Amino acid sequence: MDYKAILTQNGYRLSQPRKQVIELLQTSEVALSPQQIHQALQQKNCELGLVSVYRTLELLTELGLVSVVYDPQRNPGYMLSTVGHLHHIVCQECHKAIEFSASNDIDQLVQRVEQETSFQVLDHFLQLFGLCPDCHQKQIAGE
Amino acid sequence: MDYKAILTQNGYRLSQPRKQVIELLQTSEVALSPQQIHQALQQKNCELGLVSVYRTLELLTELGLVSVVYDPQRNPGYMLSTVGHLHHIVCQECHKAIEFSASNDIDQLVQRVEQETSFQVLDHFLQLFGLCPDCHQKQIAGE
DNA sequence: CTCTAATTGAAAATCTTTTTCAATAAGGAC
DNA sequence: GTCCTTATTGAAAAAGATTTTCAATTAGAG
Ligand SMILES: [Mn+2]
Ligand SMILES: [Mn+2]
Ligand SMILES: [Zn+2]
Ligand SMILES: [Zn+2]
Repeated sequence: MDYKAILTQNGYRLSQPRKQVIELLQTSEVALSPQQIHQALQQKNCELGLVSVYRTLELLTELGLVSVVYDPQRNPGYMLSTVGHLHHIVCQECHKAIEFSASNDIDQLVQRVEQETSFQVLDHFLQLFGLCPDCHQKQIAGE
Repeated sequence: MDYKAILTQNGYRLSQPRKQVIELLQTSEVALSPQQIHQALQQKNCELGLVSVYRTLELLTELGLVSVVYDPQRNPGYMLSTVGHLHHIVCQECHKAIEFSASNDIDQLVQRVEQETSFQVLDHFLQLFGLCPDCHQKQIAGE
């Protein structure tokens, strides 16, 4: 995903903090909190303020480059997102998250709920929780 | 819903703060934040600490009497819940929220995602957003 | 290379939530 | 109803998270 192009096309500069946050997120299979991102970058000797992490995440979310993914205790974290509207399934053990699409199934549900409730449905939030293949295996092996 | 019975059956007392929070939530069509609950009760001359609001909400959530419902900006709020596993649809204008059930539709989706991702799905979070009948009408009238 | 405006970072301000602990009150026993 | 025990409360402090401010820095256009 060409984040550089997306930033410049929208009139934003590719600053060091932005580059560093994005490159860190590219290596992470789990959603990270602002603090986790800040700490991880400190340890890699990237000097940047926590404030910039917040600002960068806000911008990237706005641009659709980053999605908010909740951990099993419902704490929000941030992950790079591929383009388009997707949902996440999160491992309750290791917090690894991957995307899935659900348009068709959701459309059907939305139509039914609109009839039942008389609400007009415009948006939705869906996330699944469970065990990733690795953690599932470990659980079977352990018991 | 007999919250009094549920509290005592689980060994909890029916204290004034608990009674006041529950009775306030019974009158609200929108999910309220701890601060909103505190302020609303202050104005009704119920003297109780914000700390007790937090503690009460935590307990009631644990007992399943209260659900967390997110507003359109994803700020969490609290609402009384009817028994059983239900989801909420929230009005983007007035934040009014009502419950709906989705078991069948979700089961189907879960099965597909399990096949596609090899994750084992154990839990899910789903919320819809849109316009309640009133706000939908107003929008049509206004334009 | 120069210049300028966007961006950053340190500090302070602002919120939100949790912890502590002495005072209070709910509810069972009598 | 009164007494007693202990769960519960509230004020204050601590801890944590996020936002605001503003002077210093730097990305990128010219
Ligand atoms: Mn969707
Ligand atoms: Mn469900
Ligand atoms: Zn896992
Ligand atoms: Zn509405």
